[in-house]
Amino acid sequence: MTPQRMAILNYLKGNLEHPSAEDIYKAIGKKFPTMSFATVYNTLETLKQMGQIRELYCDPYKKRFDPNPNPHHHVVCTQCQKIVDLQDEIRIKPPTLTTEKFEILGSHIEFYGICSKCKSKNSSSRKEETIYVKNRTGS
Amino acid sequence: MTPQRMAILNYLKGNLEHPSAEDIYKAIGKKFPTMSFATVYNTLETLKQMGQIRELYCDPYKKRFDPNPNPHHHVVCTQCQKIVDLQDEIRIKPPTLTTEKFEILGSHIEFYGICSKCKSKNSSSRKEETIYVKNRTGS
DNA sequence: CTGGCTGCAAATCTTTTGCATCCTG
DNA sequence: CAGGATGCAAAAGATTTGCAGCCAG
Repeated sequence: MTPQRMAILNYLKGNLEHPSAEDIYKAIGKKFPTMSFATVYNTLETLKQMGQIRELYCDPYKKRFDPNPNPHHHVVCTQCQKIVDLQDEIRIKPPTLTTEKFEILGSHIEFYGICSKCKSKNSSSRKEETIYVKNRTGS
Repeated sequence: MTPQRMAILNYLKGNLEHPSAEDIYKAIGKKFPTMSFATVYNTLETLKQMGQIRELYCDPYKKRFDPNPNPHHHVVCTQCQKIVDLQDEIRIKPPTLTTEKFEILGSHIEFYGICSKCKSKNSSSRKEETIYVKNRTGS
């Protein structure tokens, strides 16, 4: 456990934003200005292997990281890519695969929709054409 | 509807592999050797807008495309990224969001696990360390 | 002629890798 | 000293964009 790892883990733990690698890099960079992207990715990979964090794929633009490794589901805003944890216990039974035999190891439900912030943004840009946001660096 | 679009749509329709843009590019390239990646992405975007296909994010390495726009769920092999449709009707009720108010528009369940092919591959490489495959170009 | 579609190349963004260096024990 | 962790720069992979040319209406 190096200081950098502590910093990343601390940043993640309790964080509900499901940050991307870039978010983490930027946030930690304030405390460790010399830290490199490679270290962030290395550390995230290590933490993932250790089962401390989970990688999420529900943001089409980048991978996101969830500090809660326990199984739970998510709601995703398809406009701003905000990801919110679901505390609901949703019980689903494994699928009946007839042709394919999979060893099922887990499951993940993602609900998608529009968050309240984006919805109000939408209505404020009245009749204008919805702008298709492409550049996502700003996250 | 240009020939290129027809070709892409034809390739997708009935395809159960959930191909990536690259898969599509390569496959169509046999019939349209001059077609460019840009056209593939353009077309896929257009088809998506038209509601003819769906974009899947459950492959961590690249986006995958599903010719079936009707709501259904998937099983994903975490080793080879094979994606299989689920025909099971799974009814889940929308989550109870207390703090966040989302307008829920849909949901997607992904089961993940190991497909039979990968499982037999695993056992054949007996006690050896599992190789962590990084280069995914070959898909 | 106009607008949309194509093809090509270049750019962008995210993620990974190689390698030299640095610590820790 | 050895092994793992770091930092940096470069590479790789996926996707997007700019722009000129083409084609159908």
